[in-house]
Amino acid sequence: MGKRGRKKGADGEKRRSLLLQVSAEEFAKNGYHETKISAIVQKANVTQPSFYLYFQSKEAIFQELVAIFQQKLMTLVQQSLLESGLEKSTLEGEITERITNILSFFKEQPALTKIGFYLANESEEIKSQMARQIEQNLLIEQENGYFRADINMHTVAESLIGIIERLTKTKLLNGVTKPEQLANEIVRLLLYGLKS
Amino acid sequence: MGKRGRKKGADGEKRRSLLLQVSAEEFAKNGYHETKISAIVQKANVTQPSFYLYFQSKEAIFQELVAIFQQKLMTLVQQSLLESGLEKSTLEGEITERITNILSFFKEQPALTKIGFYLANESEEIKSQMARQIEQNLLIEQENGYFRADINMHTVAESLIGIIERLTKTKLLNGVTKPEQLANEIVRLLLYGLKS
Amino acid sequence: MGKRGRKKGADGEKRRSLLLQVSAEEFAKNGYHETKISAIVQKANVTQPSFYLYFQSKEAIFQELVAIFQQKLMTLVQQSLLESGLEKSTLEGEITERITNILSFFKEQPALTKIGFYLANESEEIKSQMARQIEQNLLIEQENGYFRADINMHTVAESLIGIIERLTKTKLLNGVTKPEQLANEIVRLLLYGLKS
Amino acid sequence: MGKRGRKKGADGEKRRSLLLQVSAEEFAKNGYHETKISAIVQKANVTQPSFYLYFQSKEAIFQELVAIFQQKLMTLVQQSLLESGLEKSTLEGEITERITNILSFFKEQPALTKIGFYLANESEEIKSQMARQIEQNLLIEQENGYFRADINMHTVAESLIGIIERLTKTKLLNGVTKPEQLANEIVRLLLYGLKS
DNA sequence: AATGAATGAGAGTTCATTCAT
DNA sequence: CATGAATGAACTCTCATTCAT
Repeated sequence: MGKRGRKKGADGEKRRSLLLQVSAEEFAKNGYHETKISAIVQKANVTQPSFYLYFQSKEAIFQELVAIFQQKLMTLVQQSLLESGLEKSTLEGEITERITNILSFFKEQPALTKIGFYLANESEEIKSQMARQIEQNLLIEQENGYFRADINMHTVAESLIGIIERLTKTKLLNGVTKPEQLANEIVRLLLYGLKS
Repeated sequence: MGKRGRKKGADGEKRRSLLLQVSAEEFAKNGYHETKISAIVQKANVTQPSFYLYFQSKEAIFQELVAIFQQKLMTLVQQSLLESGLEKSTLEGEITERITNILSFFKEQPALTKIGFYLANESEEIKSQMARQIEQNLLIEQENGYFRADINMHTVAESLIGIIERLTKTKLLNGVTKPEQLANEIVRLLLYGLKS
Repeated sequence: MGKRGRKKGADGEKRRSLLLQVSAEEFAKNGYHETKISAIVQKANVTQPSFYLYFQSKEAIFQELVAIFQQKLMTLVQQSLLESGLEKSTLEGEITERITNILSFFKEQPALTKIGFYLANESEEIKSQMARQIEQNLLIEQENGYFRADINMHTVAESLIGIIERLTKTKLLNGVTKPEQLANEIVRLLLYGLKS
Repeated sequence: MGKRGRKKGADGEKRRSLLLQVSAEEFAKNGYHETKISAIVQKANVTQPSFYLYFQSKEAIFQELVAIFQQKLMTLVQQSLLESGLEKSTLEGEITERITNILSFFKEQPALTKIGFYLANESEEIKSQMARQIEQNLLIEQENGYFRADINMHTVAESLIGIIERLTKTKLLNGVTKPEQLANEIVRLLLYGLKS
């Protein structure tokens, strides 16, 4: 096989993931419609027909990115929640740690996060799914008496998502605040409230 | 004058606002790019060149909708915040009322809200602006001793926006919860926290 | 007849000629296609349907302007040429005067000139017509022995048109040179040539 | 490879230059605004998007044609003028030759000439540029005593352009007169004048 | 496998011209 | 007669996608 020959597996995979990465960045920066296939392939140094060798369509590659995000996020959330020992005397610390995990993931994957959490049509569903899982956990701990009984845990879960959503955009992704610090602030606010 | 007769002067204004309304709905439903002028004019029973009689471009009508939302929202927020007498013993009641106002506005203007709060590029700026105003008020009440001193009011303001943003989508606009009820839940959570 | 009534003849004529004037300026400044009816009526403070009361179409008003120019120019040229006494000992002076007349007309009617001499499809025909007339006169004077016999008078006539055409644009209409002065230079060049 | 087969690399260039040529003809025949992209591509047997593969816009291809004309003309004029030895006893012959060159170029490139010399907004600038160069040369020869001292060379240069401009349209491009013959007439007229 | 080149399908926009009042 | 409002008919341009080699 001469120099010009391309090995199938290796090179193909490399190209594929390069395209995924580049397109993630472009979608994150410009949104779905404002991102042109021509721009993606140019940045990836690939021809346009090559793109279609790896992905069926623009829609398809976008969906794949969304799926990757969703997958990783769900795994993370589930792990985070399921390992819940509840043993620790410091409930606050535990919760903070879990949120830190999630925020850290967002910070490490800013492009994917923008796509899956903000841009995609499925973002709503993803957040709802996440909210549901959080709600489950909150309910358990509510039953255990850790939380007030007169409070709607669905609202709390959705509120937490809202807070995370907003602070991720305004304080995390732009580097203003670190995951831990942010998690801390969130948890303290939600646990103890504002009232002096 | 039969059905087909057209009244004179006011007709233009009527059509203009009809187009505004229809396009608000379409943009809200499908987003900017997926909304075609052809669809708007069809729904409004108007020919395509007529559209350009009233608006310079697709971008222009969208921006006008954003501006209307921003305008109304800011007016509402400012009124709501500036009238702050703080006299009432029931701080909680006051805050709840203000948030109710905002949520009611969202509920009455679901299309505008989707556009200005979620779809527009300026949404971020609009929310930031709103957050800044809320922060101002929170700081005053913090100085007055109503709120804990060890809490970052910028984070609180942004969190409140996040909560509103999320619950508006998941509970308000789809009619699941009423403004007052929602405001109540939000305020109670933020004031007293989860901790039992 | 109340204040709002419009007398037919007087006002109508005024409007018509206002439209002619304004459109002449616009056509001269921007060319045919870049001139919009909407711009003309705006400048003339007239509504668009009113325009069509006085002129059948955009093409029609343009043609009318061309016709006016052609008419005036032809009259001028004919007068100029026909009165030719040839008596005067100063042939040069005579010719200079005639050309001055034409250039003066151009200078007084810059907009019409641009339209009829440069912009219109008929410009070619107009110039040819003018050239033909000039040629006639040149031939007579050639026969009379005033001009060299070995020269093609058709070429001379067209050359004169070319010179006038160009110098009108580059020196006359922008005010760089006065009609008389320009006519002088032209005549001296054409009569005596460059050769020292 | 049958008739329908497409060769590889060079094909693009071929199409590009075909489009250039066809559009030159169309622009020359109908002017800028009356020339539709749809007509160009039809004549070139190409789809409309293909056009945009090679040119950014209608304006762009037109400008490219203008630039080509300007480029070629300037090269020609400069070469023509710079080689000026002035040695030849026959100044007349030299000048005639130069003008013949230019007219020959016009005759060989009638479409480009119409575009660059008559249609483009830049035509004025192109002619002025050409006039300036001619003026330079005339001035030198005037200083050398070949030409009368009491004559404004700027006017002469512009007049020459005017003559060329006009005779090119009326005698050259329509095949009535050959470049050499025309140059001859022009030079004789300009050198020796009409006066018998 | 890879690519230069091509295109179907459609979008937004413009403007001369004309109703309907 | 005047006018606010409307529109038919085009036109330029874009882009995801796919041939043909």
